[in-house]
This record gives sequence, C-alpha cells and structure tokens, in this order.
Amino acid sequence: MQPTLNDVAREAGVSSITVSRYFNSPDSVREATRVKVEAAIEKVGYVRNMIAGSLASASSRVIPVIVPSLSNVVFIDVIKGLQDEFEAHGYQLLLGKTDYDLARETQLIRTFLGWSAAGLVVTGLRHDDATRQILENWNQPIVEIMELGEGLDLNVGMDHVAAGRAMTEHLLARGYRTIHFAGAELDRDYRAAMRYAGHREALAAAGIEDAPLLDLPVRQQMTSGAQALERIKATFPDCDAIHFANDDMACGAILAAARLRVRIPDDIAIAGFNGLPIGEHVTPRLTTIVSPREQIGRMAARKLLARINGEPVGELSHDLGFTLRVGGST
Amino acid sequence: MQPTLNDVAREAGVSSITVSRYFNSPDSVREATRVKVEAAIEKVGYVRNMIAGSLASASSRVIPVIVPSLSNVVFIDVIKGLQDEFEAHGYQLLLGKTDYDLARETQLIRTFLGWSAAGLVVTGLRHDDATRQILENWNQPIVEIMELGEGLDLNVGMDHVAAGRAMTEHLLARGYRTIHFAGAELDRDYRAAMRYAGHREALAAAGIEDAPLLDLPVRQQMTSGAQALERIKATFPDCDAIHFANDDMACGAILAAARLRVRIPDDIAIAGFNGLPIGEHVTPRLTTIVSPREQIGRMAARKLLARINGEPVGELSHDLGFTLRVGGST
DNA sequence: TCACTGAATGTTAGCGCTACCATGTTAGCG
DNA sequence: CGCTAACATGGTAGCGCTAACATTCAGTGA
Repeated sequence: MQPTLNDVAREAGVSSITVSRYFNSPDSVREATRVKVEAAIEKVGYVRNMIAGSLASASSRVIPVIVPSLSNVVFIDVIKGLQDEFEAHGYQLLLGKTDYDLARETQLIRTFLGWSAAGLVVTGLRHDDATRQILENWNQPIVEIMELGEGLDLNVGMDHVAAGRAMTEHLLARGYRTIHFAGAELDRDYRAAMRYAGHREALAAAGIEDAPLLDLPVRQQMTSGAQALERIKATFPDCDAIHFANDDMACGAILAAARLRVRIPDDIAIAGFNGLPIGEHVTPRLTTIVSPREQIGRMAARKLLARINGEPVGELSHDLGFTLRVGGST
Repeated sequence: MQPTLNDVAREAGVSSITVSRYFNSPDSVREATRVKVEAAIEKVGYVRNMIAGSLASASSRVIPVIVPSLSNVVFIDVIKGLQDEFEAHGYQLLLGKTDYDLARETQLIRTFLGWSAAGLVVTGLRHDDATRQILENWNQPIVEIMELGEGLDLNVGMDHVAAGRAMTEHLLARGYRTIHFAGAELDRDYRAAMRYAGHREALAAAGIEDAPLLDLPVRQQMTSGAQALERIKATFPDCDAIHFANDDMACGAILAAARLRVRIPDDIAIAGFNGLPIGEHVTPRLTTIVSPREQIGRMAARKLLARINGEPVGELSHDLGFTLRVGGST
C-alpha cells in the first residue's frame, strides 16, 4: 500500500491538512514545519494521490486536448506547444482524437467532463449542437484553437481566409493569372476550404471570376500533390500556378516536377501553406505561408492557465497572424 | 452541480450500486432494470465521475505514455498507434515528455503513479536507478517500447543493432566499401548509436575495421543531413556511401546533392532509416529500413490491455522486425 | 500584564463512487 | 409446495484528500 498524507503527517508530527497545505499553498506553512514535512515525505516515500485530491476539491489538474487527427504535423506542433506549457505548470494533457467526426467530439467531451478537468482545449469553432450545449453549461475555461471567430470562450488562432487571400495576392503580383487551387478532402479540412475562399476573394478583387478547384481524396498528401500537378498539367495546359492547401502536397508536386517535365516556376508556379521545414529543402524553395502552430499551442495554454488562476486573459480572441515566406517556387 | 449516481438511482427507482453495476458489469443487471437505468441517465443527463470511481476502486482507466520528444515523427507514429487502441478500449492516454532526460523521466513517473494508472508505456530500456526502483515496486503492467531486450515487464520493439547491420550488409553487397555513418547527437539518441554498432559489426564481418562516424549537433535534421554530405564530400573524397541515422537526414542530403554537385548513387550512395513517406518522393528514391512505428504502438497497447484484463500476453518481449526498402539512392 | 490581531495549525465532514457482504427474488426440482 | 441454487439488488463503509470552520499561537501596543 502506498503511504498516505496521514502517514506523512504522523511521521512529521503535524496534522494531515498541514501536509496538504505544504503541497497546495506552501506559503501558508512555517519554515520549520516545511522542513519537518519535507523530511517525513522523503522518509515514507510519499507520492501524492491526485485522484483523491481531485475528488475532494472537485477539480483535477488535467486538461483534455481534442484534435481531429494525429497524422497531421500541424496538430502535432500545436500539441507540442500545449504540452510544454502545461507540463511546466503542473498540468497533465489528456489526448483525444475525433477523426474529423463531430459526434465523436461530443462523446469525447462527455467523457472528459467526468475527469473534472480544469479546462479544455478543442480544435476549431464548428461543433455539434450537443457539444455546444454541454460546453455552454460547463463553467470551466475553454480555448478553441486554430481558426478565429466568435467562440464559446477563449479563442487562439489565425485567419485562414486572410492567409488564402495573401498567398493569391502574392501570386497575382507575380503575374500569374490562371491559378488553380488544389486540396484534399476540403469538406472535412474546412480550414483549407476557408483558405480557398480567401483565394477566390483575391481573384475576384483582381477581376478574375474563375477559381478552378481540384479536390482530391486523401491518400498520402505528397502523393496527392504529385497527382494534382500531373492532372492539372494534362487537363489545363494554360494553368500557370497552383495554390496548394498545404506544404505536403506542394512539396509532393515540386519533387514530382522533374519526372513530369514541368519547370517550376517557369511552366507552373507552386505555393503551399504551413511553413514546414521540408519547404526549405526542395528545389526551388517553396513559397508558403508560415502558420504559427507551436505558438498557437503555447498561447492557448497560457490563456487557459491565466483564466484558471483568475488572472486577466486580455482579448478573448487572439490572432497570431501568419507570414508569407517567398521561395523560388513562385 | 452535476447529477450523481444517486440522482440516477432515485430517478430509476433502484439503488446507486445498481447504477454503478450498469456501467461496470452490465451483464449483471436485468434487462428491465437496464432499461429503467438508461432512461434515468438520459433524463437527468448523468456523466460518470471518473475521479470518484478511480478513488473508490484504486485504479483509473488512464495510461501514461512517456516519450523523449514530440519533435520526432517516430514517436508521433507510436503515439498514434497507442492512442487508437487505448481509445477503442475506453482508456485515456496521458502524455509525458522527458526531453531525453532520465531524471525528468523519474519525476514524470512519480507524478503519474499518483494517477493510479492502470498501466504505463515508457520509451526505451534505459532508466535511472530511481525509476527502476519505483517501477519494480509498482504492481501494474508496464511496456517498454522501441528497442528489444531484458526489461521491467513487457517489451515491444525492434532490433536496432540488426537494422544497422542489415543496411550496411546491403551497402556492402552493392559494392560500397568506404561507408561513413552520420547521425546527430548519438549520445542521447542511443538507438541510433545501436544501429551504428550494427553497422560496425557488418563492416568488421567484411574485414573492414574502419567505421568512420560523423556525429553532428542537432539543429534541424534535414539541414544536418545536407551539412553531413557537404562535410564528408569535402573531407573524405573517397567515401562512396553514407549510412544516415534517419530518413530526415538522408533526405536532407539527397535534396542538397544537386547543389553540392554530388550524383547519387554514382558519387555517393545514401541510406536512411525509418521508412518515412518522403523517402519515396525524393529522386532517387531513398533506400531505407522501414521501422514498424505505428505497429509498435498498437502492439504495446494490446499487450498492456491484455495484461490489465488478465488475459494471456504471450512472449514478454515482442520483436516486430523491420523491412529493407531498396530505392535508387544506393 | 492583558486584550487584540493575524498567522499557523487542527477538527470535522464530506467529495462520488465501488468493495464487500447481506438480503431478496426467481426458477428449477423432487 | 417447500427447498435450493443462482441470480439480482441493496446497505454500509471507506478510498485519500480538501473546504470550511475552529482553534491555538506568537507578536503587538497600551
């Protein structure tokens, strides 16, 4: 049997609540007591029982993080940022994955509420009515991440419509006119669809009404990218640029270009989104939009922790922006 | 306030323990009762309080997973496998990261024990004495993943020495003789160092005693790869093959080859390790060893769950093997 | 010296659930 | 129809901790 607070208390010659305070509000125990307690903890080999503490205080130092997928580097980077901040502040990250299924999201959130979580991080602003209802009645802080807008509580992300617009404005400024947008399963990856919307806006602003879209079924992103390039080249010989939904596809296209006898950017320019390292290593370098993935995680964690600790959080919605990184591919 | 088991019980006209049984051993409640309980749960909007349940039963459906890093795709894939299996069986994954620091590992494990975890997944077989002592006294199942050997309890992974040997045997069979091994921070990435040991074995077996090693400080893996190629080409003009510690570095080298005026494989052959998708997209295709990352996660989870449920687990140590995938780079 | 104050510590009563044992209920059988 | 066995359900205690209030203690000024 593991030793309990009482064992420590007996050993230290104090009451158990004093030991509890030693952990939870160290400033409220005297130096001399602290020393005794520390010695006793060491001696009996005490390990805090988080479960009991959470039950008694009706809140646990656990924060569920719900993401749609773990196959996408984007979410990995976000998780990294979250995990770093949480761990540094003594909070544990509980990982949930929806596979882009809103019903699954509801189910996960239900389960997680049973953990008396201190807060919640959830991807996106689109939820089930059921999810929305549960969360509106839950009185712990929530951060919705990735995109920007009117949310349930806190919100950290970037403007995907603006990002799509910015990239297409760049392509137009470079003189490209017949710009195709290529993505994979845009119905589930609705943030990519938002970038496509921005893309259309930019084209419309330049007087171009036609915004051809190639929406492939996902297999493997790089393969889809290569396939997209091949398909567009064959079908639309006058296409002069492809705006890809992400860097993986874009790099897949660049890497396949030699084989397909396409010169980049002379025959077709290629643009991506995310700013993954690989974009810096292909030839020519990929023009892309660097998304603040890890920062989103960090900032989301910080806001959540601030809210939990009753500190000011500033603006409810936090835009972390993005950067256009121009390479040789456009 | 959230409704409790008692509220459900009152509503259903049964006792709270019956509702508890409805959740924990559904087979032991009568059909008629089950229906009443279900209706009551629905009516009051009951959500199970996992914390209270875990305290009472002294075990929670939580499984801590400890990995050294989240920046490495390898661990991401493993986590994906683990998460899939755990989630399907109603277990939650608690994520911990050591940053390759064994003392941090001890600390994390201590914290996690306070969660009355049902089991534990930890990376590698090398641990602190403190960690070892804690875990030996802990009577819940443990899986050590990635490498193979005599462990604390269960063990799922692959043989890294054999993998290194296999690749170098392939290179030797292709006729390469002056083979350099290039890695990054091999002291912390000791599994890569094991592959280097296998590499040396293969060379020795072929009567080659010299096994030059380039161990770079990590910056970004692809960049290090490019750098390694550049450095080796400049310093060792007669080197005819580089055996890289991983695919990222190897692909970094392949992508930098044109710029460095190195023809692959004619001037220098390139080999990697892991079997990442990108290896299939570079030109020439990367020769690599496909590691069973996601399977390691799945198998580890399955063994752990089997042990938790008192089912047979088979061999304590499970070798998931590896495959040599030959591309044009060798 | 004593009342007075604020800081430090203690007492008590649960948090919501499940283990354990006790009791009731049903079906099967001679 | 009574008896038994198997099944279904209930009562009670307690998991290890913390919230809330109660008490003690040290230090202060009159």
